[in-house]
Amino acid sequence: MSAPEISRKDLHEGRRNQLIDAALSLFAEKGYENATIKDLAEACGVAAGLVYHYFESKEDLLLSVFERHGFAAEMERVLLPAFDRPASEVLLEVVHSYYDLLVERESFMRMIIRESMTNPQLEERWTTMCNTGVQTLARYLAARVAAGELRAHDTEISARMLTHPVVVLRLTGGSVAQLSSIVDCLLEGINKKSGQG
Amino acid sequence: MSAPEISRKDLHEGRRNQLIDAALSLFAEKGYENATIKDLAEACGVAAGLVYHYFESKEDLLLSVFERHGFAAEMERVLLPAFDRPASEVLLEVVHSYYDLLVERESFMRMIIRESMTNPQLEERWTTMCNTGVQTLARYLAARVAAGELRAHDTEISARMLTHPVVVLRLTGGSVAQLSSIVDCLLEGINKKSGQG
Amino acid sequence: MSAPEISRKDLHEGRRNQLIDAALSLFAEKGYENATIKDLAEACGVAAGLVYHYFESKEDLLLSVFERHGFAAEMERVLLPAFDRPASEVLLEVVHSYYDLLVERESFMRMIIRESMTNPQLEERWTTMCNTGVQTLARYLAARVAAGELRAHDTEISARMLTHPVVVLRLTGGSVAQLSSIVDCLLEGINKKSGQG
Amino acid sequence: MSAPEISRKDLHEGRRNQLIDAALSLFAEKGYENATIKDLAEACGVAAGLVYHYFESKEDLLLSVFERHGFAAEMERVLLPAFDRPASEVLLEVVHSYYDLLVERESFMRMIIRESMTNPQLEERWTTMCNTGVQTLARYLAARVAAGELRAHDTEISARMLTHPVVVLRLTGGSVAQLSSIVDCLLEGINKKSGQG
DNA sequence: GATGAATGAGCCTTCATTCAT
DNA sequence: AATGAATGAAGGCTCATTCAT
Repeated sequence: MSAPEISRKDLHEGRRNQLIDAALSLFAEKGYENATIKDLAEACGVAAGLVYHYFESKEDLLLSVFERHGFAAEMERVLLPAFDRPASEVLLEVVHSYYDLLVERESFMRMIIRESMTNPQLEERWTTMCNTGVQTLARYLAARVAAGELRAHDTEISARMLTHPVVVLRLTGGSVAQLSSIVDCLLEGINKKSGQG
Repeated sequence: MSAPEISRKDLHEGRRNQLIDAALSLFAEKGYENATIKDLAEACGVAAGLVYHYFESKEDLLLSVFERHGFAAEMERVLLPAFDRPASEVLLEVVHSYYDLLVERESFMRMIIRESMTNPQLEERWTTMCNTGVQTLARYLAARVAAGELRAHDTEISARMLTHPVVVLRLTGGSVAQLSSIVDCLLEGINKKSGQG
Repeated sequence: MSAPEISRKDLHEGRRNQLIDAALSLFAEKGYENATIKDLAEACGVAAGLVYHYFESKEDLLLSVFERHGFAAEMERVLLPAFDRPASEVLLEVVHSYYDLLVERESFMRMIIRESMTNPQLEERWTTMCNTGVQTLARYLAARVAAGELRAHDTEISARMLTHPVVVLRLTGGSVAQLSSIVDCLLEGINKKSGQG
Repeated sequence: MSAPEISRKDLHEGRRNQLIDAALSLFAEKGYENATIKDLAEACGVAAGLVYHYFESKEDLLLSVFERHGFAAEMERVLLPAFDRPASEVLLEVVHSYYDLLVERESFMRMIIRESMTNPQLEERWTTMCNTGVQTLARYLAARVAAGELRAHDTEISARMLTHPVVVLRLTGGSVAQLSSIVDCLLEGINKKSGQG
């Protein structure tokens, strides 16, 4: 019985990922500029110089964090329900899943928001990610309009009204309990004449 | 008749404000850590040492920027219409004014968002500012519920659904044209059965 | 009686020159790459950071050394005697003055030779300096040919034969006593038939 | 008949020499301090660590370059013609061969000149090499004096006047065409009265 | 008030060298 | 022999901050 084979490449990837993950934590917590390479090395129990075997520069490390922790795909998955399921049933699920995703990816969220304020490349990345999410959900809503469930309207906007409050809620410490009200407001509106309960 | 008197104190205030305003620009553009005191001094055409005649430290300068450029008051003004005016008439105005305010205060917005990701004190400030705004608008909406115009609902959430998409729209390059759809969606909802002519 | 006035600009220049001079010493002794900014600062009794108030970078410092210690002008002065003085009388003086100049500027010589092996810009500078010197002396020799003192010949080459051995003599530890033989050989040649005792 | 045997020792020598030759190139081009072991390894297509199987340290590598590429012997061969051949016939050959040798060994020349400015041991090596060359040629010239071809004079100096301008010519981009003038000047002198038809 | 020289801590990065595999 | 991960000591450079003038 031989020991489980771990290839050199795997070891390399392993350490590299360890560094990236630790970098994400540090960058989110202290900010990119305030997190030092020494911090990172210590967090990983290695010498500072080693970081430069894996990344060309601190900025390259930052980009690698984005490469590894970007979650555009997960976001699209979460925001695109089956077209034949009714919105009344599905939207609450979507909003909750979205919220949970943001909780899970909080470090990344905080990091990208911070850096996108300053770095035009990252700003575009973040904008694209947001807009892609919005348009994904809008596509589903449009399908529900076509299916005759929802009235004709600007579905991109309704997608924004579902997703953006969730993001800000997360960042400004609002409670999860409010998520269902969001869906309700959006579906039913707040005008009395259109009311039903 | 003597020349208009400019007191020593006014001169002091003038220069101080000049420094603060330049600091806001720099902090918003490059980020607090990447903006140097020398940058600031150059932007104002003075020597670096002079900054320390007006502020105890760079951090003190940052706080002074918040002191001078915080716009909680303007936000409350914008988000609190007269209770007796109908939402159907007022909300579009509110959303537009809010959007315009964000445009006018863009530098400050970007700065506080960035710094609040990292600095707990500023995070609380930013959270409070957001929540105060939300609650101000919620108070108006509650008044309209009481007035019988709107149906009973969680007005804090509807306030979020009006304001948060506006913020994110601003930051991710959405167009102003979409503002009216926001109000419409919120008032009428998107359900077909709740009909809207 | 007031104290002697020393302007701020003079103080600046003074310190700047002190740094440049110390840098020349260090660069000549240890080589540019082996001389550290800390070395330099210590040699001048200041903090390392101060160097960067006077020079943008270590390379800028190197260039400043060249600016200040280049001696093309002195070299031309030394190598250009009055056209009407006979070579037989003047060349030994020239060679000695040239040798003395090289002794006085030894640090600079060693530095530029070393750096020109590696840095194309400096190589050109050094080449130009050499060639200018050669051509200056060649011009004088040509005047002596025209004056009928010397035979018609390639005066650039004879200028090289006077100056280059002096340089190498300096660098490889030859003795000053040999300088007069150089002049003699050049004037008289070494062929017996042209000999004169 | 077995295939040609290549001993382990030969393989070792082969790789060692490959490393040394690549090191010479790098040291000449970028300078010892600016050439990294990694540069060297890459140039040879091996891992950085391997260099230390062949050399104890970077300095040992430098010394090995001198061991392998020193050309004192070639220089002596080039600078020592048969004593019975007349200088008038031989010197131009010598100067050309010497020039060609310097062209062939340019990398080494540039390297040793550079390093000798800084490293006393190498300086001595370089000085010795120069002086040995000078004395070798001087010995031949002395033989020609004894043979009655040349007048009695300081032959070390005339050897310098033949060799040093050639070196500097090489380094400062002079043309080969000037070599014959050197010999002519030295043989005949430049004084008109010593006439030469 | 205003200047700018001076400090000193600390950061990113490089690199010769070692060593387990 | 060969690899490349890992180390650790510097080195160049930046910058908030102080202080004499």
